[in-house]
Amino acid sequence: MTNSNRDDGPNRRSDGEQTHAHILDAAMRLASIEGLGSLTIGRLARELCISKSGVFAHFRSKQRLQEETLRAAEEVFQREVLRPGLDAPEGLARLKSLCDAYLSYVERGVFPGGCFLAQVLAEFDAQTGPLHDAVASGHQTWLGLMEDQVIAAQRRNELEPALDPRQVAFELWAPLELANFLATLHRDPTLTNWGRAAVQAIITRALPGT
Amino acid sequence: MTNSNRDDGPNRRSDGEQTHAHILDAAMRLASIEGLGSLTIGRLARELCISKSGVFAHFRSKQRLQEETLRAAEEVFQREVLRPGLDAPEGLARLKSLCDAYLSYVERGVFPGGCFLAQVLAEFDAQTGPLHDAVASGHQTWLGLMEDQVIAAQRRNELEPALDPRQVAFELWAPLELANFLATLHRDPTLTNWGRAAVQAIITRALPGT
DNA sequence: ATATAGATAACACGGTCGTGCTATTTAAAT
DNA sequence: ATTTAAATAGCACGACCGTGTTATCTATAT
Repeated sequence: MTNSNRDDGPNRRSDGEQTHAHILDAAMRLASIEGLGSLTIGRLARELCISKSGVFAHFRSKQRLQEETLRAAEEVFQREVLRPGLDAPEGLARLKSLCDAYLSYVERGVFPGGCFLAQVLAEFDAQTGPLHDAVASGHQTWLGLMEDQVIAAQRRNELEPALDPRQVAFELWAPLELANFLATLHRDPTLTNWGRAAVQAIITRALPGT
Repeated sequence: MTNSNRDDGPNRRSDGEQTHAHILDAAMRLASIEGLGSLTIGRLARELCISKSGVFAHFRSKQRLQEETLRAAEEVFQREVLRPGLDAPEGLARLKSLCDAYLSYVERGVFPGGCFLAQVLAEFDAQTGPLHDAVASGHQTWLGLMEDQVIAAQRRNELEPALDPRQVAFELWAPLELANFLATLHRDPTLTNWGRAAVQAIITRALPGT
């Protein structure tokens, strides 16, 4: 094995994969600020000192560039929010951990334009097409994950069992998202503390025995 | 006075004002779905069967078109949310009334792409320029208005006085905004009921004597 | 009746867009 | 050493962009 490729594929050169990743990196940075819709092949090329065709060849259409960028951003979300959040033990602890992980991810400015998922949610909620659908299903996953933790916490009697888990998940997600927007709007990462306080209040109210 | 113009200005014809309004109407419709950034003079012209120059002459730059569209949308928000919301007597009643007015405005589909303010908040939160600033100040007004009602309610002992009014306003706003996005994303106006339940829960928890 | 000025159209300009087609370079497979 | 194919550049095309300039039409002021 003299090269760095996967064993199964006859990859002749590895430059391509690297460039591909660099393009997606820049695309995520740009799109988190200005939206996936205003991504531009020419602009990415200029930014990366690659020819337009060099960029284009990696995706063969703008649509696929947008889709791959969204997919890459979802992987970042997985890595920066879900993975650390899911480290905590199942139940209430994991629920809180997920909220903290989200707020931390906003504070750290993982994307320069704030949470990518929130960005594309607002951008494509009223449109139709594959991007809308991808956003919708991505969101379902995230909300479902929160809901699962609420259910688990109820089963362990850490949260009031009479509450609708989906409703609780919704109420927790809302301040996270608004905190993301406000922190980005006012360029003040500490504004996420409003979200933190809100999450705390909601959980306190949802403790067993109300 | 044989014409229908204002007394002070020597407006020769009134067609212009009407066209201007029609253009802004279409611009709000389009921008609520696809964003202010993808507004296009040519597209508006096509949509309204007017020449490109005919549209352009009304604004003299794309920037001003965007600014006027945002301003027009804020007036719609004022008319459809603030005015009806402020009809209720000051205090807790008015606070609830504002939340209801917002959710109703989302349900009625006043803008085909959901709440315009939420749309532009997400679109311009991470950008710089006059549009960002206009969005930021518009938001401050709305949040400040909610906060004022919380303060008034506390003064009348309808809400727990120990709570931070701004924090309560934030917690109320969050589910409204998320409800807007979800209802739009899933094309289901009844999803606003999650927001309604959340508002109810937050207010219940904020009643005096906790 | 004529002059004025607002509303709109026609057209042109340079720029960028997405997307093809055709090289050229170069690392790996043979 | 030769072949092969991946990675990238160069160039061209038509479409649309924002924005000017100029002309036409028409309701009002005089």
